[in-house]
Amino acid sequence: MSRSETHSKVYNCDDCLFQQISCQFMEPAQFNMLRKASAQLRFNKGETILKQGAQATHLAFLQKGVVKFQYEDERARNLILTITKAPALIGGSNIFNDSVNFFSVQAVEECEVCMIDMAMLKEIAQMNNRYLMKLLELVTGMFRESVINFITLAHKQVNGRIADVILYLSDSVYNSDLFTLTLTRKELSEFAGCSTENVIHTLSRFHREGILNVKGKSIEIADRERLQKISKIG
Amino acid sequence: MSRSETHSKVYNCDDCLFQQISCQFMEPAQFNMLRKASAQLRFNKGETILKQGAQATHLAFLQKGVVKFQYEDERARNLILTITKAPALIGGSNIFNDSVNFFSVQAVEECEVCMIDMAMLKEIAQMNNRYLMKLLELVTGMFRESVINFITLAHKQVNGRIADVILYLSDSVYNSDLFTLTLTRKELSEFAGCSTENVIHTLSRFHREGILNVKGKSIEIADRERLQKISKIG
DNA sequence: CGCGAGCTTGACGTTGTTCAACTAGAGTGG
DNA sequence: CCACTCTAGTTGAACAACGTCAAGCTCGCG
Repeated sequence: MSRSETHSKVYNCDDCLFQQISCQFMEPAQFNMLRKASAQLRFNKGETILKQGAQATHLAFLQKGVVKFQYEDERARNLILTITKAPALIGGSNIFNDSVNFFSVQAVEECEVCMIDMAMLKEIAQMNNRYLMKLLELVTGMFRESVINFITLAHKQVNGRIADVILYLSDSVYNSDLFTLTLTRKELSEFAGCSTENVIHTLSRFHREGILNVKGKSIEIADRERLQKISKIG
Repeated sequence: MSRSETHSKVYNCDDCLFQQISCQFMEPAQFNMLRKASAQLRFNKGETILKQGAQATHLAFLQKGVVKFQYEDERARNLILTITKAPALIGGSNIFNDSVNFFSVQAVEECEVCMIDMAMLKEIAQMNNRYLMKLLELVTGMFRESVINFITLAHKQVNGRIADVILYLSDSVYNSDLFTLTLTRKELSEFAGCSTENVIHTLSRFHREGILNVKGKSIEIADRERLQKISKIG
């Protein structure tokens, strides 16, 4: 453990990817202004980083951890739009649009997040087109991910959706065939758009058939080929 | 009928909303360059304006008509992301992202479309931040619409989805409680994410219950309140 | 007149949700 | 140290929703 990790400010700003990217487009002095208007925070599992319906005063740069984007409908049912791991720029769908957050972002494991003042960032970006373009590029990937996820939801049945969710988590979040979920079964069901029981039934079927090794929160992909096939045929 | 409508170029560029907006941000001379690099086209029902997977060389400004955004998956099943009427700037999700169209745009009734050269527009926008911001604002609304549509898909069952589709068409496309569909039942089913038969069953149930008057392609909302209630409760 | 595309209907089987009962582990207080 | 309770996970059965299939209908067009 390095000394800095015992402090609340785990990451030194000098190592920050957002700073590195930003400084390709502006003078360090200008970035320093931005830095001073920002705050680094730690969120525990379950804590809300950005709240649906609240004023979008900040953009969040996720330094460390995994978050879920979720939408809560009128009947208080949640839908997980997508799940993203650090490093990522989140909540930026509002840069050029509404001033109100369209969805919530919640930590699904302990996260380090830098909250960046939206007004100042917007001001800087408006005078710096190449930077603006870069920000938009960083920020809109999440939309594309969500749309792909929804297309899956609309067309496949639960088998295929669960397969997709597992493959997504393995490939894009945990980057391993063997991982320990920080999500509950309920959250999995909100991601896959089905009931918790259905998630459980499907996972144990996959386990029985030797496609996955499921033991509580630990999941291992035992037969990736078969899993991919299930994902394809829906 | 004005004389100009007998020609292929139905709309005079001087009446064009896109020109009006653009000229708030640039000199007419500059816009003229853009105009010269653009072409006004007419599309019949069913014709493809932008093709999924093709190079995104043009942005399209829809002058007149109604289009659908659709995504074709690996198994050649279509999903309609959203439906939009003129005036609208379409296909711009690529301005700051990929060079390949992520989805297709197809005319669902006769359309007048101005195809704008993407490379030149991008060049101009990169030197003109306020214009860039405006373009992005015009272009990203469609994403939000799609996401809302998908959230509906994931959470409601067919009753609620069909109700949503009808309300959406009435409120946002045809702007009337009585309208004549230019969509087939199959297209409705691709929008609602269910089978054609299910669309038909549900429409005739709504008809029987006095919520809608359905007669072939003609649909009238007879009891908007009840329809909205069905949409809410799913 | 006959053909074909889009539409409609009802029957049937599959899929998925809901419900209720049960288990396991973690935290709490006597 | 052991009840207790609370939450997450699990299982199976009953029921509702939905897709598929098969058949027939309607309307426009050659």
